[in-house]
Amino acid sequence: MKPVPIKVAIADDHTLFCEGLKLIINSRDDFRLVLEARNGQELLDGIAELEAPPDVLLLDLKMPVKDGIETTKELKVTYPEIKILILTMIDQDDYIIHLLDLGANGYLLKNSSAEEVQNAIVAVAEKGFYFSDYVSQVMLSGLRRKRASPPALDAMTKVSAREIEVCELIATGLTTNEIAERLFISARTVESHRKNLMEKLGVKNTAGIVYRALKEGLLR
Amino acid sequence: MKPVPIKVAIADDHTLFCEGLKLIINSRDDFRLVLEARNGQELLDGIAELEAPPDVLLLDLKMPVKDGIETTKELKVTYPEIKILILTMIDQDDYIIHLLDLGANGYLLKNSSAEEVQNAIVAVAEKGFYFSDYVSQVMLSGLRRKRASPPALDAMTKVSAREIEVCELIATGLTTNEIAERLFISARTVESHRKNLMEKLGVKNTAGIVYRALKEGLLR
DNA sequence: ATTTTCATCAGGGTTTTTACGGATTATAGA
DNA sequence: TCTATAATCCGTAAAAACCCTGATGAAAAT
Repeated sequence: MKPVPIKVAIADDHTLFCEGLKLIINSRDDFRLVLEARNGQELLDGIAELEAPPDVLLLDLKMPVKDGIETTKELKVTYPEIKILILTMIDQDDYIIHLLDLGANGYLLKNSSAEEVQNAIVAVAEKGFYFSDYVSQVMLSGLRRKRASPPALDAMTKVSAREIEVCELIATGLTTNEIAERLFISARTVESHRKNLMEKLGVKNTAGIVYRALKEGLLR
Repeated sequence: MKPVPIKVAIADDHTLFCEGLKLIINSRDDFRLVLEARNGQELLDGIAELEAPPDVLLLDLKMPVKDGIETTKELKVTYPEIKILILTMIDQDDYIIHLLDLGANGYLLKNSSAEEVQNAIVAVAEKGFYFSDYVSQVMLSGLRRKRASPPALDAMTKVSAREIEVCELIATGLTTNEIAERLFISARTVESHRKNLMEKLGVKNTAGIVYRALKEGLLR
């Protein structure tokens, strides 16, 4: 049940940690370590020299020369098929969503158990993604944070349906007159709605309305 | 190892499906079904009559009278401690992120196995959240979709750093003169940047810039 | 029954944005 | 080196947005 081993690459400047990873990987004969780099640049160069690119890459977030974010961006262009598992400390929550956005396939805490690392590698290689419980939780709370802010609820409840309608058209880039025509109302009325929107959203111009509305989830 | 059973409530108008769920729940003695409703309103009324609210709620997304979204919103206000597992069909991807946003604790596909349902109930009761592989995948692709759109890359690559800087300030609601002061450049220059932004983002006014920029991920 | 909110409209005035059509420097890429 | 692009700047005039004030009927809430 191990015809083709999973080719794994590591990029981490933290030597001790790297050694640990190597042990974990070498302890299984369905994994094969094909590359080890101390920064993003070294990694990119290394991959270019391999006959076949790795299947899974364990990528440290903080590295000198070229960090995990930059490396992910570039790798996903040249080698989109490589699955990227980001290695991170607990205190780097903010990056998670951003990085998944960039094309990372999973997130792994640096204090994960050997077993969890192995599971993650297999999952990412086979299913194309891996989320630890912790990461799921962060994603969830990250999503919630956006709307949990006090102004959100206020705005949601106080802004009328008609105002949201106008708001949508404003965001689309229509001018007052165009909106008026489309809604069969006078331009004055549209101006009133806009004025009220500015008040309710606590901003002072149209750009602010659009920004706020999107932030508060009033618009999608 | 079963001192306190998990109190489960169901809200689903699909009778047959409901029966199946009941079987699954009753088959384990660490679960107890405390309420069964055919729509959101019936559920809310039912919960009010219970001595103690349920721990976990299996909530159908599509229901008459009051759907899953409305119900989730209201429940999270009055009973924030109830863990909500949304039941859904495969083709309702779009709601997932939106609902998690509203406070749902997990997502369950209606064609899940009995085992998966049980796992989900336990996970949600104990850890406060549950993501099936499928849902994780949707969340991931949902996140990616935002930046994967063709204009995104174009915009990202073509819009200069300075322009993004100006763009941020525009979104904040600053006027041209205020931006000029802040960046120590002439108002005319700011106008030029704005003009270029409009061109590059393919919009015709400031509101459009903000909308586009947020959509394309140029701004956060 | 009364109050509040919504959606509608308006006058009159100021400020900002937008459209049009340039120009100069500096720098990075082919 | 030549070229393209970024970043800076300007004039004029029209269009749109913004500010302040005030009004009306309908619907919803109290």
